[in-house]
Amino acid sequence: MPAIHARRILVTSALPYANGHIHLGHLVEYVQTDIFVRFQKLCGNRAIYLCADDTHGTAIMIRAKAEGRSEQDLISTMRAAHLADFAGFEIEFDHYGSTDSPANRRLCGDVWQALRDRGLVVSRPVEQLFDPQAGVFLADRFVRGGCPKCGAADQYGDSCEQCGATYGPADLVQPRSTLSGATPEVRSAEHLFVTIESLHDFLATWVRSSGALDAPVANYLAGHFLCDPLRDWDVSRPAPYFGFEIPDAPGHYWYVWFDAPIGYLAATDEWCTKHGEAFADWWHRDQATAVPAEIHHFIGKDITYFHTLFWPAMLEAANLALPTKVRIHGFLTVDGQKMSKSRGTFLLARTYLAHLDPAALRYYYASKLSGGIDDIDLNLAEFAAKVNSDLVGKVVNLASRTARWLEKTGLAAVYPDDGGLFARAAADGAEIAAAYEACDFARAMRVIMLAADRANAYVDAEQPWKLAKAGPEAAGKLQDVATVALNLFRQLAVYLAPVLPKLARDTGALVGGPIQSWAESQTPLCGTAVGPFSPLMQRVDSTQIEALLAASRAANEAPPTGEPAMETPAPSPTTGGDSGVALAAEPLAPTCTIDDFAKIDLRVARIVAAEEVPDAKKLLKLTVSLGGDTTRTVFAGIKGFHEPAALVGRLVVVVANLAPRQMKFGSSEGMVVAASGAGAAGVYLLSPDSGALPGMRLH
RNA sequence: GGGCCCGUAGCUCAGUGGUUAGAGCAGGGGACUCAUAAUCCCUUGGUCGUGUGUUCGAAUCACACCGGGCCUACCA
Repeated sequence: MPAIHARRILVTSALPYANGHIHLGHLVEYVQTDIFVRFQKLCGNRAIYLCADDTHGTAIMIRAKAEGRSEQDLISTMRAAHLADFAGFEIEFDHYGSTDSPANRRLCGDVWQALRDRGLVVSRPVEQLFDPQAGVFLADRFVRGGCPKCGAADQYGDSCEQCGATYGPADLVQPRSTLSGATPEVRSAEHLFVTIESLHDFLATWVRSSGALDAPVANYLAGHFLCDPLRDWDVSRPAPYFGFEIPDAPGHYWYVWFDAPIGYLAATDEWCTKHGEAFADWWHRDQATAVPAEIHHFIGKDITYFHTLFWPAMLEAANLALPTKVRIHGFLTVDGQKMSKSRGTFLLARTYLAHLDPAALRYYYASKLSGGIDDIDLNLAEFAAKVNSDLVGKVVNLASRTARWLEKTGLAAVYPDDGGLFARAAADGAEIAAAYEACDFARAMRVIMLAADRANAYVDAEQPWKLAKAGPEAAGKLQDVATVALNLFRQLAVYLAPVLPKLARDTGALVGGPIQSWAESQTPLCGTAVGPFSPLMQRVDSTQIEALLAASRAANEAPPTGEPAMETPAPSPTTGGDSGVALAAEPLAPTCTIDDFAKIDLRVARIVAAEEVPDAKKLLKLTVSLGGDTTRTVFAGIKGFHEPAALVGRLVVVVANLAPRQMKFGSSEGMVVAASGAGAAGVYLLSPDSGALPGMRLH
């Protein structure tokens, strides 16, 4: 039950687009927001976490058409997938809406009418490329052609990736539509614009002095946009377009970026209806509530101006409440580089969940997020080390090493003298809370881990294992020591509850009941029963990471439903569009019978060791496991193409019944299957899909 | 082209004018054995990107340069 004067905090994350699955980059934001919301709730504040699918726009329309189904069908499928991914990562929305909802249509109309009433909407023609075959206007990214500056082929319609030149899509040499391949033509159409320059003074003041924006962002806006007259914002698209038709402009639709932020309002409205609350108490400026609502938007830095210029302008025009805080985060890189499909580092949420614990990623992100707009890097080796060291080695270990001594007796009736450890960590609570509030989760995690270090040192100094062996006369002391340790552990679990909800639940089940309040970190428990201990978290194993990367690579090489063909040159559907060089260089072997094939026993195997062979130019010495105790030593001609260390743990395919062959460096007891040949230099090991186990035969 | 951000130990980062620059991880040595090869103690390691300034004093302020990243509204 929230306190009377509890803060009322409306929190949003940016709406994920219904054209793609959730990946680990998206999750930086959702995890960050979820931690913030859970922290507020734990503190007794009234926080609601709202989000929705962003469903409109050309990309959705085109994709639905390509897949031969309705837009509604496409977006409802994607919505289910998004919700499953979020649930898997314990992202707990209070409401998850859709921009394609009746509430959103109505609210778009309201905001639109307000803009009209204030005379902020104007109309004028816009010249744009049109695909005569597909019958749609083409956004820049749907047009490709030669760069007008440097002549590089196959560039997007807005800028050249080779020379960096920027230009308009009409400037391209031999432009073509990526939708149909047709040559686009320039056509004129009426567009509706919002003249946000009329709100220039308001925006300049809001940006500078509302407190919603950090100084670097305010400076960026002041120096980049507010120093000149603001250009009119094009908010309509002519038919055909998937979205809401503008009531007073038939044949014209609101641009997706107009209705997307209004999705925040619609989600609020739907949540209010569900919970008997008043929309006005959250978004109107004159609220009848004792405490005014705060509005916190969490976004990525790429959509800054939408949320700091256009969005406040719309809210101002509609006389709605303005954001209290816009929290802007950076992008995610993986091992220091942009996520890459070919490297297998384009990691989807669902792929991650198939191999690793979501809590591990939540903690890792928390330890990296400091509230700024810097990019954060997912370093996979560090990820494993940090999770294992901090969570398993330090935090969970506290319970793991002491809980069992309390199973029969429960916690001591009186909290023992712990040398001030619990009080000290309780005092840390203020700093930890302040760090959570500021979204400086990295600082919070640092302080928490220092407390965990002190707790482990305490256990070491008290040596409870000796007390356990000392007999009945030491039983009281043993109970005291374990009581301290378990209380220190539970205190950490409270502090970590916003980040690790499952650990908090499991801790509550072990001792003391569900963790419901931040205040539980301030008072130790006494005389409470202690449940049977079971491992609270598993270590991250490097083979899991290898399997994740392998599965990711496989998923990206053969997309099951096909990512939309707009982002990459579309291969021909009949041949895949691949070159025939490799096949020509090594023609197919003579036909063999199924019996011939059956003689070759191909098995899945795991590489358990890989080492350089001194003096060998091409060979690596591999030890592969076929499961159980069966291993084979194989000399594979892959040196130079694979780092031995990176091979360990990965699954490969081996010819398991190949006659052993005596080589200069030893006997080779099989063959690791790999692709090679003309058309590409290199040797490419085969990996099975995730789920395959060493010893499985290929049929 | 213009603008912004970053550059501190092998790695990830803390530290925004004031004592011999810190933490975690990794590395080295030791202890312990309750615990998921977990834990504890000790320890190696830094011309704080380079240079020039401002100052009694600079990792911290200014300028320049080098290196990395990002942004540049009808792009999601």
